Amino acid sequence: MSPIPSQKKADPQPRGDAFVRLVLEAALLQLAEVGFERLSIPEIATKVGVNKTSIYRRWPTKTELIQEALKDAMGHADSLPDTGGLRGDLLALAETVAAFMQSTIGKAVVKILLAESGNPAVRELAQMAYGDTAKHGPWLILSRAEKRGDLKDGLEPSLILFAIAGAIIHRLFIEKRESNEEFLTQLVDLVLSGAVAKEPRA
Amino acid sequence: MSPIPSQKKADPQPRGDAFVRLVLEAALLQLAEVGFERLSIPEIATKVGVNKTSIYRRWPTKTELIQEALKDAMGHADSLPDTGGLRGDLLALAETVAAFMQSTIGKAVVKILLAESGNPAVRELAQMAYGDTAKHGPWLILSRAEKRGDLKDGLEPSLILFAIAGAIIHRLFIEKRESNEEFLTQLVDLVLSGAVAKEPRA
DNA sequence: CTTAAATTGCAACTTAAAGTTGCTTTAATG
DNA sequence: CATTAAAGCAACTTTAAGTTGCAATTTAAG
Repeated sequence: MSPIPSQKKADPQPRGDAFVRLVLEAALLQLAEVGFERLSIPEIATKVGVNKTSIYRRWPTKTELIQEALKDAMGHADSLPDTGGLRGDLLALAETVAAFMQSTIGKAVVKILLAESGNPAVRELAQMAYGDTAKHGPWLILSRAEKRGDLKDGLEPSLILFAIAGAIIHRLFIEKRESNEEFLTQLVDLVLSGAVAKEPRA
Repeated sequence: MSPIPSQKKADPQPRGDAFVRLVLEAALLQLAEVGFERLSIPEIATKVGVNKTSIYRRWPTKTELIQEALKDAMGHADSLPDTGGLRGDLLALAETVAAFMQSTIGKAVVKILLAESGNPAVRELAQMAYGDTAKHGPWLILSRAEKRGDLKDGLEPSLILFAIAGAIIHRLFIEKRESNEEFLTQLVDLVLSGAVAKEPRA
């Protein structure tokens, strides 16, 4: 009897860059789904179809893995278009913010910011990523509007951002609904011209 | 040799109701601080100065403990005052919402709603608690305003709540700042009469 | 005051998941 | 095809959660 050794070839596993990309992607997804606390390296390994030791050797801790995943994912923010008018600008702003919140990295980042009392290093990174697309762009728009004199005197521009971003977050993370065009339009119009039926006489 | 057994009396431990109250309080606090995921029964036991087995025997699972802690803590919402005008009503609304978000149960509830992909039973309870003070009251105010014709035609009243509650959440959970009177006033005025410098001619 | 029942404490245990290590196997490179 | 770096694999350690049996203490009842 020829004792053919069962040379079962293991599936060719991704190496180098491919490996890294796969793991980082999966990590970010996991982060967006379950948050930092619940995120488990062995679990990511299983999902990617990779051995956990391979992950541990590249990233000794969860924190380092997440840091790289975040850095890797944050593309630099597109600059928002100057639509000429405040309403158009605010719509662009709202759309950008909503798109960010609904993206994988956005959800991941917001979950870290919202829930984590934990790791300062991770939190800092999340703040950077958040600021990158959900603040810098918006603030450009708002300071532009302020300079044009489009905003009411004494109105803190950041308040506009808070109200818009806040409503989007409320809808997405509390009500668990995504923002559609109609919602964003109504929201912008509310913030823009208010809720009251008639303007009080000037 | 008289082998006097070391009859060291243990500190008298709280029993019955006192015990329950202590544990539920600590559980809610922990929940508000670190969220459901990180919450650990052994840790709570240590904080209260009680043995973990005593907790496990009353509440077999974390879920059951949290459920009772939430039920125990949710006092029924005070009905909001009818201040006569929309601005006063909205201010009262904003203050109620902010106070809730900043309370222990409020933080606990919001963290569950925001972060938990997890336990449906817990999530449901949190939604109840949230609705109780952060929705029913507000909706009364808003439907009142709508009936009075104070709101713009076609304006979805819930949008006002989303914008106000959203901004408060954004400030508290992302910027990590509490809301003060000035912030709430400006916020209400923004939502009420808009951001634009001058009204477009009607 | 004495006794019985219930409650808590305590220590030792089991379980489950994370993380580590030594060694083998596979893939890339020249 | 030979050398080397990277990944796989299995067995192990560690840590925290959750369990159990039993002793000690409180409470209530006669």
